[in-house]
Amino acid sequence: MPELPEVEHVVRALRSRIVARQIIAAEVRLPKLIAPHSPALFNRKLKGSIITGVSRRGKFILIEMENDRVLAVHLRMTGRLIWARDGGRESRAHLRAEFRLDRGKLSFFDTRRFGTLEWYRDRSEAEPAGIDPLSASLSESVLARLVRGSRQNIKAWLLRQDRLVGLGNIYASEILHLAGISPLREAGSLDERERRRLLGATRRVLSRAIGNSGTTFSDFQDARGLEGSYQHYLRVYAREGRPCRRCAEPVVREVQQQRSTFYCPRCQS
DNA sequence: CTTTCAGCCTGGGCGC
DNA sequence: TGCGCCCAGGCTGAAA
Repeated sequence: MPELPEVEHVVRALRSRIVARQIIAAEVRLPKLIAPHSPALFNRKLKGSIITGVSRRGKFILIEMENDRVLAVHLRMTGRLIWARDGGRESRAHLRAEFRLDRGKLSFFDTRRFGTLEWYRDRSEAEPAGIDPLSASLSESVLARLVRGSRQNIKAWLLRQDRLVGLGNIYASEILHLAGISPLREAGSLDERERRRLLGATRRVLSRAIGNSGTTFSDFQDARGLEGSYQHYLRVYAREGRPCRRCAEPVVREVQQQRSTFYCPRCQS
């Protein structure tokens, strides 16, 4: 479920709670998560480590250790990474891994089991291929180079993690609406003005979403400080048939690459 | 190289 | 109440 803003929110919440904590034990209940290694080996590698930082690379949550090793967590669709001081009211039905710390514990829940855990020997292995859209190094000219020649539709292009990192299905639709660009356009066909609008809209949408702790659909999330409020500001996503918030034209839903795209056929061209 | 698409999983909601 | 379908904030690997 999470995209860049939700992952950022999780990272900030964890940072204040688990930095400087020591891992007492790591219990992996879903061996597939760390295959081909065994849960026992994984525990031996991790136990005793002091956590020195928590950061985000695209949609990956990086938990950094004092010896430069990194535990990378990807939540995919339904993953949740939650710190709790004590036992926890959370059902353990979908608990996939648990890290007992010297204070509290870190639990990884994942209903659909798409989430991943990776163990890197150092930070450089955790660098993604794509550019973070919030980084200063992404300029209009860099974006121009990235989209050049691409015949992919811009909606699908925004979801690729090897160009930009962090965008997902909700924010791709929201960004294109704010930029006034049709999701059906070929990425390589955008002119300079459109690329500027796209870049500006990307930053504005992501920043606002982060400022609102991300987007939460009520039936998806648990409480515990992980609820965002950006769902109140969505302009097209999941609003098929309802009026565009800018021009009142009904919002259209269209399937691209097997995923729903929402857009206003009047405002976006 | 680029792009598409089935597959990975589970559960909620809807129509019949 | 039950059944079958559709849908879901992600990504990969094989195929075209």
